[in-house]
Amino acid sequence: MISHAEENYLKAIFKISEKEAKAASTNAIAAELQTTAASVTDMLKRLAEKNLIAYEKYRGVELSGEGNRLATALIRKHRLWEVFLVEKLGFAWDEVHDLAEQLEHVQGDDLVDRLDNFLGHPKFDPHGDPIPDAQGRWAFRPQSLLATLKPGDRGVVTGVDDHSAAFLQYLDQLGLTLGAQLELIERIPYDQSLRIRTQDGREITLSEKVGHNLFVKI
Amino acid sequence: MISHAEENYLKAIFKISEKEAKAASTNAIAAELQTTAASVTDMLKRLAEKNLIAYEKYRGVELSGEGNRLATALIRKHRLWEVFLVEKLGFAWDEVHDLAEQLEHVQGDDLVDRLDNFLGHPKFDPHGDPIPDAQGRWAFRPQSLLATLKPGDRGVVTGVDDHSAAFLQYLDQLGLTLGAQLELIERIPYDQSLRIRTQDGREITLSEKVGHNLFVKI
DNA sequence: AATAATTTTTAGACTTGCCTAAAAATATTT
DNA sequence: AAATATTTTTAGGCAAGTCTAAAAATTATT
Ligand SMILES: [Mn+2]
Ligand SMILES: [Mn+2]
Ligand SMILES: [Mn+2]
Ligand SMILES: [Mn+2]
Repeated sequence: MISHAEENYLKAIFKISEKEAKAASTNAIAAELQTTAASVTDMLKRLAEKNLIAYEKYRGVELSGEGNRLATALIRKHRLWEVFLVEKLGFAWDEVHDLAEQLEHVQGDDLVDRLDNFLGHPKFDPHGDPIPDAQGRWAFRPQSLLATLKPGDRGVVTGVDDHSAAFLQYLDQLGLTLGAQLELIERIPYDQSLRIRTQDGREITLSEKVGHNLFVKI
Repeated sequence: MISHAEENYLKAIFKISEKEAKAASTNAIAAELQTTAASVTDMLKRLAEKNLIAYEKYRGVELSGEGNRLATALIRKHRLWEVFLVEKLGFAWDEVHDLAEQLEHVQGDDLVDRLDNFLGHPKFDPHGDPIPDAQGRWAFRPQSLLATLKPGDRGVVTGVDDHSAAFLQYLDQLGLTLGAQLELIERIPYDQSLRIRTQDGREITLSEKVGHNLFVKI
């Protein structure tokens, strides 16, 4: 059996490895889980003992095959519950993460697969993140950071890199939710601000920071 | 804050008090939660400290106002999730209890009320048990144990007292699910067995035990 | 290469929740 | 009322998971 805490560590290691493409460090894991390096070391020993990670002292960790399988299943559950909360219960996309963080730990034979079926096998969650299927396969969808567009390029909002409520609410306010169309008018040389035109013809200026946290499909 | 374990104790005390109408004993709580009397005593001290129960050594416990409120909210969550699992995900009524046992602990502002709304404000769960509303008010529906009917009485199945999978599956097999109509033909004097006629004209003999675990509305 | 800075691990302690065995209190029987 | 049986509490201990402070290892700088 695997505890909630262990599951959370596996997911954290998965996410770090996804970005960094090298062994996850103790400090990175501590930051991701908002805990201390000492607690992380304790847990890494336990996870290594269970063969869920490959752990070398001072060298960071990588998930084992089984660890990877478990982390993927957890992410699948998390994202499916987020879809449920938004599509069926009417929550906003900035309200669902903490609830999904709890729901992902519910254990049950075909609960996830039945949920998946009920939701119509969604491929992406409310933040545009891909949902692995029952076999752990990931959907792929080409997308670029808004910051990489060139003036004149048109795109559709497909996801976010920053998942904070503050950012998501700001996007709501701007009308830049998933599926929103936009066109890059120009990039201001002084501070890399981005002037864009929205579907309904409004012109908006976005900071460089926004440009680096918003994904669009060209 | 209140832990999962504490919530489970409050619910257990509520259920015992509901049946017995007097202070719940340490042993009764231990039996309900399948734990030891010593563990129960430990927890009762903690709950008393938090003013969730009135606890007198050797005299059993009763829920405080706040304890009652929390236990009611927990039962509401448990039963609403059971409705979701059966109505929306297509689980059988004998498969949902353990899942609801986990889902009831998910904490979130209006999660329960949104779920309630999504489900259309059901008043009873898949086992016929009443679901308290957001204010903690219980629906009442008059019903009698099948064993109390007299020959010639007709009734509709409205609930079960025994919630075990074995009993629920047996009822499925007999076609005696919620809403099924039946008529008591006779009670066998020798062993109090009950001969009944179902909607579709079948004659079935049920043990005294079944008669004491099946609720019907006359 | 030596020193300084940073990262990681160890040591020791705390909380929650559980357990078994023994002692104390209460209830039942004789 | 005394003896016996049952229930409940206490005592002591264990595992998971967390923390702070200190030690050890690694990395960066001079
Ligand atoms: Mn999330
Ligand atoms: Mn998400
Ligand atoms: Mn149940
Ligand atoms: Mn139920």
